[in-house]
Amino acid sequence: MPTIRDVAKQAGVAPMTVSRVINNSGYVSEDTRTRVEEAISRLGYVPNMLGPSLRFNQTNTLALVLTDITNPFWTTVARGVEDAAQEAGYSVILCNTDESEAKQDQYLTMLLKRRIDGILLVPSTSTSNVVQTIKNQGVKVVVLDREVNDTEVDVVEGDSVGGAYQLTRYLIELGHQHIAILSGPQNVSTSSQRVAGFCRAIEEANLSHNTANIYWGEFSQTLGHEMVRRALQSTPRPTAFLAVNNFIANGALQALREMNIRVPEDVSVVSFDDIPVSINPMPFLTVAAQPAYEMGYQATQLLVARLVNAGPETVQKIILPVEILIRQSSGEPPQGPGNESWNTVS
Amino acid sequence: MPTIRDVAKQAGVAPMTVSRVINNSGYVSEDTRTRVEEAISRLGYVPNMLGPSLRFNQTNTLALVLTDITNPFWTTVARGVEDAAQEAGYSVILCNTDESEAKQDQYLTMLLKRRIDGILLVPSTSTSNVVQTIKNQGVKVVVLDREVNDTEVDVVEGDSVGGAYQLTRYLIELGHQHIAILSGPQNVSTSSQRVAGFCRAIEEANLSHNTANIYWGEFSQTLGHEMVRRALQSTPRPTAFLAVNNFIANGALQALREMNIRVPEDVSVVSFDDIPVSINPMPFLTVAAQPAYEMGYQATQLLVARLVNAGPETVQKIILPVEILIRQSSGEPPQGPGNESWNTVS
DNA sequence: CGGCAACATGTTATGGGTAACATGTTATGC
DNA sequence: GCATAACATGTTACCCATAACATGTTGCCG
Repeated sequence: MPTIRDVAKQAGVAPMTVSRVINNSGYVSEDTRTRVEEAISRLGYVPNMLGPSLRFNQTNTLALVLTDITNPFWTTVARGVEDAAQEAGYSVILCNTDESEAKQDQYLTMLLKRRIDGILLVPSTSTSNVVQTIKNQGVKVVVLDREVNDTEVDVVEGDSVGGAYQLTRYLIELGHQHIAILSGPQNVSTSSQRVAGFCRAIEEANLSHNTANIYWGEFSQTLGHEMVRRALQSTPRPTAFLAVNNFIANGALQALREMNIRVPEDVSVVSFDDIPVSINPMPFLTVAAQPAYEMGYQATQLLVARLVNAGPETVQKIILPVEILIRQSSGEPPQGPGNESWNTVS
Repeated sequence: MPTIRDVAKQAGVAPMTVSRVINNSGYVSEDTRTRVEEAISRLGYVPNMLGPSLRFNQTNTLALVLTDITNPFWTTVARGVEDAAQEAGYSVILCNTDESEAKQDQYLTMLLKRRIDGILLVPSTSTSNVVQTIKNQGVKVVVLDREVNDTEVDVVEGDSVGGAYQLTRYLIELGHQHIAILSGPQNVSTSSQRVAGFCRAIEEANLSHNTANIYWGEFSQTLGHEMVRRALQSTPRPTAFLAVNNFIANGALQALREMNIRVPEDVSVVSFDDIPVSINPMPFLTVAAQPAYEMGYQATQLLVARLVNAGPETVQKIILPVEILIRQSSGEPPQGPGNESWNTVS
């Protein structure tokens, strides 16, 4: 593999002159430039970024640390990140933590060893001090989707409280009196904030505010499935479910189907996170859609701004609005006991 | 940011001794080890990989160059890549080419400058010489999903010919006589191979083998939509469509819905690529499902093997079997002219 | 025509870790 | 008790590109 010295020798100049040609910096005569360019293409020379990276401690690399790229929400976020990074001249290293703090820490130390310039972090819990650890190493961070305690850090997230509030109000206006929320882990801000939005709507409507209607679980299909089964055994039985993310919603739908409970005739299901129509051309779920691409894109732009010491001076907390999309999974609650034929089925 | 020299000074040893402690190599006395470890944690020292990377020209980084991470098929592949890479101690840089050769080339030169160790490449066309260019720079490549001309290179792909053949046979056995294939670009091997499998099944069944039933387009919803509309204007009108990927299938379904053509009563639609049930809990399409995760995982394992000069000695061409999943989007063709009420609708 | 700006090219030092080599010490075997 | 192995630590050189500085040349203005 040829180096800048090989090119220099070929062209009969000093390495520095080759560098000037490559980077279009300083003065180079037309004649020299041509000779150098010829040498470059003859040798098939490709500059080695590692040299300057080591020297100036700048890798032009970002990391995107998220829970699972397989979830279409994160996929879309990732695409936004990648596009913004690419435009700014950065590469993106992808890391899936699967919500595990251990995996997250493992990735993080690896990333620090690589001297990446910045991290877009979806923290696996809100309670850890990851962010501080990263910042101590002089690496810039923007937190995505979730808030963390204690630390002054830029955050870009969807409007969890507002989204949950709106979804719940919508269900209440349809006439639902018994609504259960199927949530994720208690120590993840999106979970707790969506529960908070839910509670606010419930209280405002003077509905029986029963903590028994709050189910804490995981952002997974399995837990969605399980939580619905548990919820259906409570009295009064819920006539509507608010799933806190798409995986939970799917688990819920699956459980309901298994029990021959019709959606939306028997129960309504609403959820956070939309699936792009390119993936699901016949969307069924009523959802609070977060602007996933925008989240990734804006967070990355903010991070890049921090890296070049531009951007706003104060710590940013950007809350992007969600959009309520009403579809077929929600409707009025069943009237009277006659319609509850499915009671016996489960 | 402290360096190994700072740690060495703190611990009163030479940098080399610190290095030995960190890498658990060579002899270090228990006493010295303790002192060094204390110094490391006191200073919060994190080794800088860039040094050795530069020295030994080894970055422990792979690149995954694909068309669009937003497509669940590629998402799943990416997850397989990431998992295998992580296990082997490599990081993955993600690049979306959007099927554009220009974008691909742009990413590729950037990756070469970074001196990544290997590339998992989904080439945007089968006809270019990208692979040769990469190999000339001493970077190992494994090609994913698509074949390239001219070059000796490892490939991991799904069984396109077989999958298309099986899907077509299935349609023929249902009684369909007029089947159209909605394909991608002609210069992408998955497109052409799936058309080839389709043709073989058609010829074997002695059906009228009409090139008019082959539609070349793009792997996009838009083109799927367009190709269906065109196909429905031909005579004899097709009663079944084979979409060559999931985006095309979605576009097709959308077009049919707009024209009030029922699936599968009026026409059948089958497709390549399955959507994970975690995303779509109520799958509708009959598909040839490729083992996307396995593709990514195996390709990465092969690439890693090449990097450590292990693995098979000959160039590998690994063709993974596809699985035909019969669902609700396919059925027998409508009987007689009476059922073709939708003729007038369009 | 002297002096300064603009042009053109070159030299040196730097960044961080570690392979390869060198040196010294302690234990082991005969 | 001496040679040798095992243990323990240190020194030097290297990877590659480029900022900072140095040197030399040409052209232009007064």
